[in-house]
Amino acid sequence: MRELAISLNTEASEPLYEQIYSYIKHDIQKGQLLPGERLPSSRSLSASLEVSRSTVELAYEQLISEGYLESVPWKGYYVCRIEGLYSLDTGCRPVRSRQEKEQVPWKYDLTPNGIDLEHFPYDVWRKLTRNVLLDDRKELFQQGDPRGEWELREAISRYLHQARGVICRPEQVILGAGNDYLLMLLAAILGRKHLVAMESPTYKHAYRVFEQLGFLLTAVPVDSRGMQVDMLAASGADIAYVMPSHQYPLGIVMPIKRRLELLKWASEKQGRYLIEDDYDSEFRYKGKPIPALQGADRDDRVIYIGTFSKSIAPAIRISYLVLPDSLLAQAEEALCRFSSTVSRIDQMVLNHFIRDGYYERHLNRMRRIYGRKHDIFLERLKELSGIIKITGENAGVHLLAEFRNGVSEKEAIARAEEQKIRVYPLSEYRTETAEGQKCKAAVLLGYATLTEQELSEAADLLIRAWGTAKT
Amino acid sequence: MRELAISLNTEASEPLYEQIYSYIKHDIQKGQLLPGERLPSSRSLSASLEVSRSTVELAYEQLISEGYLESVPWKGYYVCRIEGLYSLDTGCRPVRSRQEKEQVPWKYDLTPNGIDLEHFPYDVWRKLTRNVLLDDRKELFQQGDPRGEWELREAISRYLHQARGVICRPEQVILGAGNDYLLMLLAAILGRKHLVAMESPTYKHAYRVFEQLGFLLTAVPVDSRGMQVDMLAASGADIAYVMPSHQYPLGIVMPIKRRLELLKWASEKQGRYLIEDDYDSEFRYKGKPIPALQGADRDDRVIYIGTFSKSIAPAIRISYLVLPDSLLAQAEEALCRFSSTVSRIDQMVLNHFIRDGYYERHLNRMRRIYGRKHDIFLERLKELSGIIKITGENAGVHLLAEFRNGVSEKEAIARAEEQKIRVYPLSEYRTETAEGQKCKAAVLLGYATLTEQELSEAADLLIRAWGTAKT
DNA sequence: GGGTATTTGTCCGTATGTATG
DNA sequence: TCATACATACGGACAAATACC
Repeated sequence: MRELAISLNTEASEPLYEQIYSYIKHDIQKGQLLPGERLPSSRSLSASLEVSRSTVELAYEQLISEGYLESVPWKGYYVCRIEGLYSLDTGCRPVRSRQEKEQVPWKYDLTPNGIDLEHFPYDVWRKLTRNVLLDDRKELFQQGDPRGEWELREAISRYLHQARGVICRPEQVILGAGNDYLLMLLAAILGRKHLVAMESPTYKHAYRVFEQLGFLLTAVPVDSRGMQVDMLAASGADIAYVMPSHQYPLGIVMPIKRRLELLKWASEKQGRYLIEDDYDSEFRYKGKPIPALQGADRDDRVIYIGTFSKSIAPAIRISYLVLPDSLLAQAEEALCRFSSTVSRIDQMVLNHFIRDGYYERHLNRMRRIYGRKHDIFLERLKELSGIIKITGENAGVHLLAEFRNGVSEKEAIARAEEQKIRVYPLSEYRTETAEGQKCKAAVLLGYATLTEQELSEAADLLIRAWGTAKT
Repeated sequence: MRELAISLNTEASEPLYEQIYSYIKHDIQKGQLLPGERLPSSRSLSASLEVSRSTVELAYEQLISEGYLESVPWKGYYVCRIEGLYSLDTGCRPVRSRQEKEQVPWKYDLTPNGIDLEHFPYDVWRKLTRNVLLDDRKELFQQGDPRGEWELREAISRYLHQARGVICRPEQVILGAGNDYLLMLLAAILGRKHLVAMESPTYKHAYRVFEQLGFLLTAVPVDSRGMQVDMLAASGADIAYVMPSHQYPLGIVMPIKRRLELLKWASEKQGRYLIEDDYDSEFRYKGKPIPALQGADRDDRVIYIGTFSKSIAPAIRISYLVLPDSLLAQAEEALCRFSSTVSRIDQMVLNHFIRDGYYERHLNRMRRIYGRKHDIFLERLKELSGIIKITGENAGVHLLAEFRNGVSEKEAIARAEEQKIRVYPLSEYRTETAEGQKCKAAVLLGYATLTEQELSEAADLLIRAWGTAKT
């Protein structure tokens, strides 16, 4: 029994029962009340509208006689199924189909953003969810710490230390629903009066969010080792957003020397900060694991951002910020104005997921799986070695294919599309302020979502698309 | 087996094994590696560090001889339990206890923000969660619509229409993790260059969030019918944030006439908007249900905000925004820069919770429960009728007790504290810009979290605290 | 799983105001 | 002016069905 919010006018000449009648009739005609739906009982509606029951009954009676309602004794009044109304209903549908626009029938979509969800330990997650819901119950549904559950932040700080060399205490960890939200928090913590330097090309999404948040932005070109620190210094920026462990989209792993230069830049002047986005550091195939920039920071200048969206699932919207001590006080003040955005249930489930060792096992497993996909894909693409140059292959879940035969990015994508393969243009990741720069013809090839079999086939199709000389 | 992110310096004079050794020792001393924890096997660590196994073994050997590690043959290396270290560990604890500050042993806490979680249908929620995790699986863990799941938005729009008279289509509904986040989105949609008028007193939290987001703010006094529209017009504001169905903290229900005045104000000039916060409209004990302001809006001037934090549980961080059509285009543009912040699992569970009728049943049940608590509390407090005047008792889950015997707010709270009852000062809700205004001596009494028995006792204690003449 | 309190549509008696003759 | 009929609105009683404990 739903409550109907009808506003009655006792003084109007129109009788009360008729006002009720026409309101409900209108709703049924507009599809707001669906066939089969139950109406409030005459008692409850009369109580909530503060009218007599017979008034409501009169209205219902009328609707029954007109075929809109039917009454089921001892059960309630229900909306009838009326044929003529269905056309009205379907008239509303097209709005929804906006979601399913541009239906190119891709055979394989090499998106660099997807992840492998085939091998997610669904059963474990369900089991943990069940346990969490059984054990904590009432406490779990109460408001929690705005920075996130202490236990989870502790688990994350320990994990970050051991896997990424991040040096932090749980107090420095702040959880949020996704990177976007954390960047908003950062805007609140740092204030908006900053010039933020971003790598060019960079993670466009973060760029847009910064823009939206009112930051001033500047693009600093990257060379083969990452952001060029001299140009960063020249830009006048006081905050630099970098992805040292696996630059997106280029896949550059920043060597130690450049990292130290960055840290030096940050320390040189009061108020400078580095934002280290460590978005897919979990996956790495070659070379030593380079610990996070944050771990080498001696002057409290690095703000570390990580996420579980890549390593677990995009729908688990839990990201984390590790703040330097120098920002903790400001964060405290800014945060008391916000409540935690992360589902507490998800937090607790994730907490157990990490603590019980499932996260490590999952990571190890995914490393193996992505590693195999990586190897297979790379191996098959070797056939194109004269035509494309693969870079960024040491980590992450995508490759960068640069064309050395003069084929333009646009043509490369068109040729792939002919084979029903979707690849992603590098040019998309250029930032607006760096529009003038030259941009090499290259595409991104994500291999996370496809199976090994599919990757092999996708590679074949790419060879067919790009293997011939320039048309 | 965790991965250790040790950064080795092959060129340094310090031998490799010693670098490994001191890193791990450091970790154990700092409590980052806990007693009993297993270290990576010598094989895996040597592989990931790209050093020889004997180098790792040498480091482990050293640690074993110093008592930090123990080796369990054919199983692994484990961190030893060392007595001296516990003191270090506990030395870190006090930081955490910050959460449990100001430990006044309250007997009853009449917080106006709490809700009754005793009667939440945990089993239903668990069952639905289980079904959702079983049915949707892979799809559920993928990234969803940034505005929220279509099905849930559809269910919400239908509910809002029927229960609150809100006129909207699912496209207008945007889900977000809590009101704070939605207000941030609004800032992105509307831009920050606005003067926002808030009721005085108002919901302080929202005030702070607006402030943080960079809005200019002004306070408009309320009379017994809500925000005074003439003063609003005089303030020069172009956005007004109002709570017509149950003003917080005063509990005023805005009569239709005032609502129409507000709508008229909004329509008078291009670019004006009303933000209607309908935070606890679900609970109402007297008088007709007045439909939401939004339903009476003919000029697309009302932005409606609602939440499930009050009606279901604070931990279910799902709130919703209903945007007028005039803002949809701007929202589309702003939103594409953000991802949804709401756990997709929670969204699906809530969707089923609403669709299967559990939400209505729960609301009906809570209405009954709160209604009984409301009646009992009010009845018992009648003994104080000469001393305090109760207002705001027609809706919501808190009352406002105004002192008519000259007792100051401060003293009233102190006297309640003597009886170990926590009540909340009305003065807390005044906004900064309205500091000069006179503020009546009054306190907020929330009755949601206490049982009927407890409420009766709490009322007794309040009578003891306030029943005597002014000391 | 079973008993009870609550809720349900239905039926009916009543009151008030208005129109009709 | 009075009687009658009708429209509108209110609330109590009944038995079946359901929800809750």
